[in-house]
Amino acid sequence: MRIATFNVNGVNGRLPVLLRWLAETEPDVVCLQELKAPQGGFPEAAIKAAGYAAVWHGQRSWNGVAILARGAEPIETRRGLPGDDDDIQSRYIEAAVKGILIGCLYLPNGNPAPGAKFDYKLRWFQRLVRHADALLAHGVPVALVGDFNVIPTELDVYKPERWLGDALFRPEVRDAFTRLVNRGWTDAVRELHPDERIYTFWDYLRNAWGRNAGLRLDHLLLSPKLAGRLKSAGVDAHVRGWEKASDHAPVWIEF
DNA sequence: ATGTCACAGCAACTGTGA
Repeated sequence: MRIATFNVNGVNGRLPVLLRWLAETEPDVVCLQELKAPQGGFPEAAIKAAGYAAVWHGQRSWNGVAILARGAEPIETRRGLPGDDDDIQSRYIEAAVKGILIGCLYLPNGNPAPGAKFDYKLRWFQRLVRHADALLAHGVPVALVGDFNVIPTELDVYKPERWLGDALFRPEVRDAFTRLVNRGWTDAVRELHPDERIYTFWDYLRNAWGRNAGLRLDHLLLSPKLAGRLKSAGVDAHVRGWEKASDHAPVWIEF
């Protein structure tokens, strides 16, 4: 069983990249972020033809999240985080797939910081922590998966000093991530590779991919039951080198 | 600041967010 997450940066603009990667790696469950497509603009037919059923929460221009399952129908359990009825951004969708509850999230970027966008990020994070607590309380196997827009530690960034003031790396955000994980979650990739420099994102600017100037932003957090079944984890970094690539690479775990 | 990408609105290019 393989679960993957991929910030596609435009599900229609990147459709050839997405389909090529799906055919190559055949993950069982896929969480997508940054669809950048309205609800009616999701390429459902092409994804179905690739063997995947999907639930998604679209939004025009920005955001948008989806959960894909190979040979199974994801049963949607929630769209949108609780705690703010005025938040209309499509950043969270949740579904049950093959006995696992999957929360697919796209945490706000938060730049520029400080400012209104950073405040929104911190509020969204607090809502996520509360909801994550509720999920753990159910006692079922849960994975919280997606683009957290958080560089957790200095090991997750090519040049830490350059990112100190950035909304991806500011102390408040790193603390929030650590607090979330410490409530009972396992950062799957870091658990299996405690000392490795691992990146999942390379900026389009300044030849970041060519210089391997990367960040680790995409994470898979596992509830205790699921963490005990973890066998392997990695990043499909080569996908970042393809034509018309997203600025993120897919990240995956295996049970 | 740098300088790359997708998408919206609109029909060439600028604005926005990342």
